[in-house]
Amino acid sequence: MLFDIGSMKNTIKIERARHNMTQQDLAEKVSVSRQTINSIEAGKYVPSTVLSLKISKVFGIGLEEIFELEEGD
Amino acid sequence: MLFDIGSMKNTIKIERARHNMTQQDLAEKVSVSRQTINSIEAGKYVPSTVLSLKISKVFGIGLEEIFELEEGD
DNA sequence: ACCAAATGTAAAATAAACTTTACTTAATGA
DNA sequence: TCATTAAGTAAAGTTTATTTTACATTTGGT
Repeated sequence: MLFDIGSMKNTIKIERARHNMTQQDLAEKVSVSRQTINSIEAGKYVPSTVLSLKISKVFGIGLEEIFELEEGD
Repeated sequence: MLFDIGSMKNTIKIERARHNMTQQDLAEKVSVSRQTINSIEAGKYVPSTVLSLKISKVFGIGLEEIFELEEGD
């Protein structure tokens, strides 16, 4: 079942748009690779809590405004 | 450098006390092993965002009230 | 002191996050 | 149309999270 971990969704792409930020930009600010950001946006895997905290810090909003559990869990 | 990831701290132990909940109890509610809870409390590793979200849901408070980045990041 | 429950810890195994390299496709502007 | 930048994707490799089993230590009650 490649490409559907389910269990969580996020609005990183939207926040990037809102902040006019490229995947690369964000990746650099939180010290991960661009592919890591891409894969998280694509829902390929769940980021660590540290990474999520860093990302929401960059966007200046609460973590739960970006990352949300999906129904079921 | 076993046993110091730095980068994040949490107050799970305190919240458990507040809710009169054992590591086992919490583990069951979020569907992980007791050792996973123990290790996270001990700062041995960083939980996934899904797990952190589940834990804060159990305690009924915001994720950032439990998990906090440490200085440096 | 004894018993039971809760916690701490540790090693080995597995799964999942994350990196690196690299190639492709889409979008934009000169 | 050409060049550039951003985005999508994928495979292989490394690191870190999580499980399982198992045992030691602490704590609380009787």
